[in-house]
Amino acid sequence: MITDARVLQPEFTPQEVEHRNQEVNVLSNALKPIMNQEPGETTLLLGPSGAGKTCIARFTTERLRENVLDINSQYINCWQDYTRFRVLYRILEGIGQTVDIHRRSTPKDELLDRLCNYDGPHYVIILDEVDQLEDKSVLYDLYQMRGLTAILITNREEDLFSHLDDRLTSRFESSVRVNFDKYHLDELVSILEARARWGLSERAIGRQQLALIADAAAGDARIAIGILRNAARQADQQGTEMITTDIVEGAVPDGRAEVRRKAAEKLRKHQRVLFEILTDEGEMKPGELYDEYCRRVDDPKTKRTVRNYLQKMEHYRLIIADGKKRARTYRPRTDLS
DNA sequence: TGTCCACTGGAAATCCCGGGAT
DNA sequence: ATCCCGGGATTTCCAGTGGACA
Repeated sequence: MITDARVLQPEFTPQEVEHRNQEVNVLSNALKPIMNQEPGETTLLLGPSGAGKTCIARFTTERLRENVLDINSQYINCWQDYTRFRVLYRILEGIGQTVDIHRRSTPKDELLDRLCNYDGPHYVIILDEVDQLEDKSVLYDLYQMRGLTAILITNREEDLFSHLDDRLTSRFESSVRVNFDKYHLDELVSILEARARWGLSERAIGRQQLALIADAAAGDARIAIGILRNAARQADQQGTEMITTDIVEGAVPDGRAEVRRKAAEKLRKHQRVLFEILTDEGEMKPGELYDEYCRRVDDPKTKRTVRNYLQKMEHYRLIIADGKKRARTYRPRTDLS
């Protein structure tokens, strides 16, 4: 059934992309100066999750590499590397300069010094989920580095700019923007078709079943591919050669639950307790939530810390915060699209 | 309309931990 | 073994805000 599991993985970057020619062209043009040894333009990729932003950033960078003899590139997900230190570290890692870095011997400004003195081949970095950075000052650092072009990815422009100071905001105002929309149903179907062709045995799944997956994914390619992956896995386990409608229907909730489970796995004990309370109780006011939290753990954190946790969980799309100030309530997220 | 105050979120202080230095 | 340092996590402090209610 599954002939090549890689193409069903979320991080797989295909050789050809579909339905995103316009976006690829804009990004390619922004990077074009690199072909003449000049810095490319800073680019912002905006749009909902699963719209192909990460994929197109990687694809275009890869294509640039094929056209330019010598270029370095690095992909950094700010969800995982959310501090200034870690981002700088990753950037150095991309040019193999981290061997002798230790906290004691190399204060973080030395990381920056080293990057500023970098004079190797042109360097393209992709900062994914850049709104998740806790210390946005690293973006300012990027501007001080020569021979470096940044591609920034975020869901909504406001998420990024609301926490930037004026100095940074004005720098970004001139950057190139590329807006991504959700995929249409037929676009998703053809994306799935391609993945099925590359990764599954022939006639493993019919067009009708692919359409069913595309419909359930509601424009999100990541979810669509996740459902396909789950369906193929289940068919494998059952020993059948065809992914039937029944199997797809069984795989839909799993495909969605997987996204949620992955996020929930990242939660630590106290955050998990908060999440469980909201799952048990439904919508709650902040005060009630905190009281219940104190009852369930023996070493409660302060209210302020709990607010930070809740904020983070909202970013993870695990919970929803409604209302402002006094009228705020928290509830678990159930739709997950 | 005005006052009250539960709540938010920024900033700064402080705690805590790991790892090099002595 | 102990000290010291930097960085992340947490706490402390507090100004600001907008519903609730008279």
